[in-house]
Amino acid sequence: MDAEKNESVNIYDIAEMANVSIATVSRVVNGSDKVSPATRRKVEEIIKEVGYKPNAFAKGLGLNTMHTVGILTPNVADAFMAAAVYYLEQEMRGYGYDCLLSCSGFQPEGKRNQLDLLLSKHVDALVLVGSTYAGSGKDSKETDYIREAAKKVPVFLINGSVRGRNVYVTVCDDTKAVRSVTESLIACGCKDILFMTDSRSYSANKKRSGYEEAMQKTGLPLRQELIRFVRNDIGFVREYLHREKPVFDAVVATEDGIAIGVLKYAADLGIRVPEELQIVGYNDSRMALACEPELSSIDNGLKMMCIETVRRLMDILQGRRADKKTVVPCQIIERGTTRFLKR
Amino acid sequence: MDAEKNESVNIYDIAEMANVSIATVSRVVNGSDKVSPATRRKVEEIIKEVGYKPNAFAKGLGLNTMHTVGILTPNVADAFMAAAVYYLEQEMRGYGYDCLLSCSGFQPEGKRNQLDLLLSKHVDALVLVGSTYAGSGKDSKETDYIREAAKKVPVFLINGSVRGRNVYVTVCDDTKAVRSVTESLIACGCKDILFMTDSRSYSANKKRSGYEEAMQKTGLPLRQELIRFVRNDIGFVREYLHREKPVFDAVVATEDGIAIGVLKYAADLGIRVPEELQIVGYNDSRMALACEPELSSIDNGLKMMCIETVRRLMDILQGRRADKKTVVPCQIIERGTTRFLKR
DNA sequence: TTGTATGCGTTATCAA
DNA sequence: TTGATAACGCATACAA
Repeated sequence: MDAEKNESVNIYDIAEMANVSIATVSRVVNGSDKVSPATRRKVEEIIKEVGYKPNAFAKGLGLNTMHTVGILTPNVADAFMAAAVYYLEQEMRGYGYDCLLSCSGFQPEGKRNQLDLLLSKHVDALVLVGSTYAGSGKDSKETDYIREAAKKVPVFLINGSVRGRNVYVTVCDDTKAVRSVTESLIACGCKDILFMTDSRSYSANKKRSGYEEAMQKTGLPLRQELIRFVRNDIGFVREYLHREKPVFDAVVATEDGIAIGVLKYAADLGIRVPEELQIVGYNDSRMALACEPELSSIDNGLKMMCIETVRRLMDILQGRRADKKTVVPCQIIERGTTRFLKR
Repeated sequence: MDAEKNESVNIYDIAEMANVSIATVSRVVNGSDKVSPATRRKVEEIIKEVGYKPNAFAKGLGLNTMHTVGILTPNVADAFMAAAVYYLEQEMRGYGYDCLLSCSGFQPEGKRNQLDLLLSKHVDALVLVGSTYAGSGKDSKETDYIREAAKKVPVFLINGSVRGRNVYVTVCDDTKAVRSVTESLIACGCKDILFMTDSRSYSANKKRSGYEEAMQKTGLPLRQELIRFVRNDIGFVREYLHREKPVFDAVVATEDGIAIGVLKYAADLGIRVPEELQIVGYNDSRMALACEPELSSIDNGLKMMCIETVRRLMDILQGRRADKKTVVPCQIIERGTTRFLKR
C-alpha cells in the first residue's frame, strides 16, 4: 500500500512507535530468539508498515562488512569474462552476497589501482577473473600485489594460478585438453599442426604445454615455426595467413576468434574443412555456431569453475576450510571442423 | 616500502601521531584550504607513511553516499548487456564512481528484488540496462517499481523508455534504422520481407514499427504472416524455417543470432546470399564477422548511449539539470548479406 | 525478556 | 587556523 515513506526512518523511530528499545528492534530484525512472540509480532508489523530498512552503512561500520565481494576482470565486454561475471553473480546472490564489479584493463597499474579501490570499500573477498592476473610465472614479483591484498581478505583466482597465504585458485585442465585434441589430430594423420595463440598468459602457457606434450609423446619434432602469436581478431588472422603462407594441415587455436580467422582463410583458398584442414577453437563461444562449418571448440568449464569458486569462497567466509587449488576438466565439443571420430 | 600496516589505523591514530586533532586530519584528507601548509605537510607525511585509508563505511554513514551507482541488467552473459556494463563501468570510473552490479533476470519479481537490494546499499543512482525494464507500454503498472525507486535516487534507463519524475532515458532510434533498411530492401526489389524477432519488449516494438512504417510509406500491404516470433538461437531459427517454409526474399532480424539462423537455412537449401536472399541482423556482434558471408547488421550505438547516460548522470549527481530523454542514432553496417549499394 | 550505554570512524558545527 | 564534540544508525555487552 504505502511502503515508500522509509526515506529516513531509523531504528529509533521503530522503537518509539512500538514502545520498545532499539535493542529489541535490532533483535527482531536480526532474528534473535531472545524476544517474546508478542513483541516480535508488534515490531514486525510496524516495520512492514513503514517499510523500514536498516542502514547498510551503519551496519557495515559496526560489523565491518557489507556482504559484498569484489569482482575484478580486465574487461567485461569479453564474452568469456562476461559469462564468468554472470555465473559468479548468480551464485553469490544465492548466498546473500552482492558483487562490486571493477574492470582493471591489462596494465599492472590498473590492476593495482582497482584492487585497492575494491579493498577500500571493504569487500569481504575478492574474485579475480582471467589469467592475466596470474602474470606469466608463478611466484614472480608480478603477483605480489595479489598476496598483498590477500593479507586483508581472501582472494580467489579463476583461470589463473598464484601461490600465497589466503589466495585460492580455480583452474581448468587446459594442458590436458589441448594435449588430447592435438593427439587426436595426429591420430587423424595431421603432420603440420599449427598452434595459434594471442597471449603469453598463464593459461595460454598451459595450452601450449599441452600442444608440446602431445608432440613429444607421439615422437614428433617440436618445430618453432608451427607456434604463432596473433591477435584474437578474425580479420587479422585471415590476413596474417595470407601474408605468411605457412604450411599446415591442422590448427589448434587458443581463442574461437582465431580459429574462425583460419576458417575464413581456408574458404578464401578453397581449402576444404575438415577434409584437408582441421581446426579447433577455444571457449565454445556463440561464434562457434555462427560459422560454416560449425567450429569444434574446447569448453573450459567456466560455469563449473565459477560455481566451485563461490562454494569455497563461502566456506572461507563462514570460517570453514577450503582447498587452495581446484582443477575442473575441460570438455571437447566436436563439430564440423574436425573429424576425430570418423576416421 | 611498507604501505601495508593500515589494517585498523584510523583518523585518531593519525591525529595522535601528528599532534593535531582529528578535525585537522579530516581537513587534510578532504583537501580543505583551512589548514596551514606546515600542518598539512606533516599530516600528509604520516598518512603516507602508515598508509592510512579513511573507512568507507564511516564516511558513508555520515555523508550517506559511497560514490557507487547500481547497474541492473537482466543478464550480463548476453554480449550486448556485457558491453553496456563495460562502457558504463569505464565511464563511471572516470568520474570516481564505482559500480554495484546486479542481474535481475527477466521476471518482475527478480527485477523488484534486485532493485530494492541495490537501493538498500545506498547507491547514488541506478542504471537499468535493457528494454526489458520498460515493460511493453509506456505508463503501465508494469513500470511502477521504477518510479518508486526514482523517489529515492535518480534512475537512468538504457534502451528503454519510462516516464516519471527523476527517471531519465537514453534510447537509440531503432524505428528509423529498421525503416531505413526495410526501405533499402524494397528499393532492391524485395517483395516478401520477413521481420523476425524474439521479443515484444519496448525496443522490439520500436523495430517493428520501423518495419511497418516502411511498408506503409512504400504502399506495400502489411502481411501478418511476414512477422515471425522466434527464439534468438541459430539452431532454433534454422529448424523453424525448415518446418514453416515461409516464402521470402529478405529478412530483417532483431538479433544477429536470428539472422545467422536464416543464413544457415539458406545454405542448407542452396539459396544464394545476397543474390536471392538478403539478410540484416541487429547489434553488430562478433558473430556478424564469423559467418559467411559476413552479416550486415544494425549497430545500435550502445557505446554512445552509455557515454551519454553517464554524462547526464553526473550532471544530476552534481546538482545540474539534464535532459530527460536522449536519442542516439543507429548505424547500418553493410556487409555481405545485403546489396543496398550495388543495385 | 527487555533496556541502557557504548563503540564503530567519519564529517560538520561551533568555539576558541 | 585549530580543536572539542555532536551527529550518523546500528549491534551488542552488560544490567535489570
